[in-house]
Amino acid sequence: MSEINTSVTILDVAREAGVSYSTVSRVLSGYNYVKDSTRERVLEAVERLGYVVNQQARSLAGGKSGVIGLLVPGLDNGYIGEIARGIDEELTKSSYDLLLYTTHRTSTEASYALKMTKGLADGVLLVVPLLTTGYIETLREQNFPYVLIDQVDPNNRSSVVDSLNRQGAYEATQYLLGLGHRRIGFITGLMKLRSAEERLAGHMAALRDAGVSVEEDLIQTGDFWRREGYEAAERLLNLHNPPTAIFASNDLSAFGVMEAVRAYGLQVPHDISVIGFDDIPQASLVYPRLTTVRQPLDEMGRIAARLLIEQIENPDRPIRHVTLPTSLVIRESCQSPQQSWLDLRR
Amino acid sequence: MSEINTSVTILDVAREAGVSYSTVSRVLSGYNYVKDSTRERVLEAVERLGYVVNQQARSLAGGKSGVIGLLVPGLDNGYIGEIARGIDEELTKSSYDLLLYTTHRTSTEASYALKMTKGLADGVLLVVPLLTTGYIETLREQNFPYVLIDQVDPNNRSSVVDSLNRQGAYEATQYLLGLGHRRIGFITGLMKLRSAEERLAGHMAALRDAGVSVEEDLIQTGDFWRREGYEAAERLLNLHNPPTAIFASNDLSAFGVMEAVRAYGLQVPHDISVIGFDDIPQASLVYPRLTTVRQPLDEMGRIAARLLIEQIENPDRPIRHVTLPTSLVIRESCQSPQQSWLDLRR
DNA sequence: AGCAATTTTGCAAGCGTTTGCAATAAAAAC
DNA sequence: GTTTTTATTGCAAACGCTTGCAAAATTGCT
Repeated sequence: MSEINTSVTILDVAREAGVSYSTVSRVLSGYNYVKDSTRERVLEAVERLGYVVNQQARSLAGGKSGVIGLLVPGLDNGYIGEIARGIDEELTKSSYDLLLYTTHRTSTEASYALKMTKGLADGVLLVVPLLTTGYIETLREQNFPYVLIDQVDPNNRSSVVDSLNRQGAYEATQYLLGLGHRRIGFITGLMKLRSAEERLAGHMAALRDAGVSVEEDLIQTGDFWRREGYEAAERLLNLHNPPTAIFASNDLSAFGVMEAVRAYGLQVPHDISVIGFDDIPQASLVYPRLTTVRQPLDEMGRIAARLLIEQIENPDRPIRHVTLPTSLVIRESCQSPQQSWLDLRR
Repeated sequence: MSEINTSVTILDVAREAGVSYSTVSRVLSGYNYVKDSTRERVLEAVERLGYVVNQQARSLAGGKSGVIGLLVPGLDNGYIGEIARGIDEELTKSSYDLLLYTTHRTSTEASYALKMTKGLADGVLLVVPLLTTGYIETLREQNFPYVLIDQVDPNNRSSVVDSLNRQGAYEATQYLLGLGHRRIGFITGLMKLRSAEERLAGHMAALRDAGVSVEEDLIQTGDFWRREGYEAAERLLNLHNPPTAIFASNDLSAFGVMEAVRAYGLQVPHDISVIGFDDIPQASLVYPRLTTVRQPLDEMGRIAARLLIEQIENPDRPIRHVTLPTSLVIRESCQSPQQSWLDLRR
């Protein structure tokens, strides 16, 4: 690193070390059949010249780019951030670089797939809630390594990392029931996503198993965003007979719920208990701190990255489906139902 | 996109269209001297074959990769997320891709610089609080396009996008003074960063201009992280004569402050007012919602990206320094000092 | 010392583009 | 109808590296 060099190539190093350029290449890519003394000489030359490999050329010639693509819907979401953090941590260990794509970029998601398969990345990690199936198909047909995160392949032919959504929701509802709640409002996620479906299913199952009848009004449609969480909560609060607890399908919408509750002059958890799903970092930041179902998002990212790398380095590895457990994180946003504010209101 | 092709190259397209491969290349890179009818024929062939350009090859040959590097300290921080979002939005428009590097990866930051200059990226955006100067120097010496975000070049020879830290802090303190506070605790940021310095300076200036004497105990050292915020707040609360308001150098530490205040059985803002800096998304999520100095983080990212692209496309553009205004966002975490809880305690 | 086996090295042929230069075709000017 | 000028196209040479193949050097055995 002593020189200001615009372009030291492998040839320069070869000359400096007095060997052929292919030998340099072999030293650099960790080939075994190189005499130790030669290797040393080359390494010294590399150091002296401040040589740095040109990735583009390397991947053009070698077919590997050392880059992994990450396709996400956007960055405005603690959820994605956590997953990305896990991925990044894992990639660091393996010295892969991370190429970030956000799908809001264009509507033609499929074009990304192609672009990535064309040399830019060696594999791709998909956190794309609104994944079109065709997209996955393209990837699979081209036999391009990829792993889905928190998203299922309808055909079950992809490697996937997700978590026990259904069970997590089941436990959350069970917890509320255990506190004595009987009228529990539920705000769904974006129902075209499997995770949203499963959370709803878990909730319903818990009610059913507890012999609590399901009231249709108590299930409100949301979309995993805060705003809808707010509005769905309003609808619940406006009910003739409002719930004593609200279970939002993710933390973000739970925040919206808390806001709505507050806007109605009520207190969490005193008047209404609120529970979320995900446990994004903000969950412990809000006040009262949110009780929620923890998905190990960073861990999911880490595992997905690991799976992908394995698949890249060993192409005929069979696909895998890893499902991580969720866990209930009890904080301060839930308590047993008090004398109803509704009663006071009367 | 009709074919399942593992490797349609420009040659295949050329054959299909009945032209030479260089003509195809020219059509694809938007060269002007191509007959319309030819262009059309080529485009059709591209479509028919599902051809996608190979970026690696393109950049090897053409020297441009269409990728911009983003170097950040980590992802665990709403602050970075906002900046990244702005950058991403801007890059989308220009069809650049984003390569993400986190510095926690290795301690040898400088090696990234080199790696990026070697073909992987056309330019780099740096949000690296702990920037070593040598790093910047390397980039500049190689004449590699880069822009610093919220970080100054001690030598003033880099393009920079930052915000009016000093003034923002000045206004925040002024606001607290205006509410009637006289004993204001201040928690610094990581003092080796310019922004931390400037915020402190702004605070002091406001006090001085208002004729309020500065008490050394009221200035506590922090590091921009929540934990230190908590601990610094504890130190302030333990003072013989505690402050009635606390100004934390960023939102994250303000959250720590709020937590500490609560741990002491006190209420924000009733017993103690808290004000932050940054206005990260979480600021409006906490309760009470945090009054803070807004830095237009996404806008900073956007502008930095724009500056960088301009520099890439026009290398001898002079460096620029853009400083964005901050603004006070008044929410609910501050109010006039009440009868002191201290008094009650006596 | 002689020969086979094994380790090291070098050469050359790509990898899929871009681009300068030269050739050809078309249009304009004389 | 020529000669210029301008618009189109093609060829070939990079870009910096990896890797198969073969030659050279070294080592181990007999």
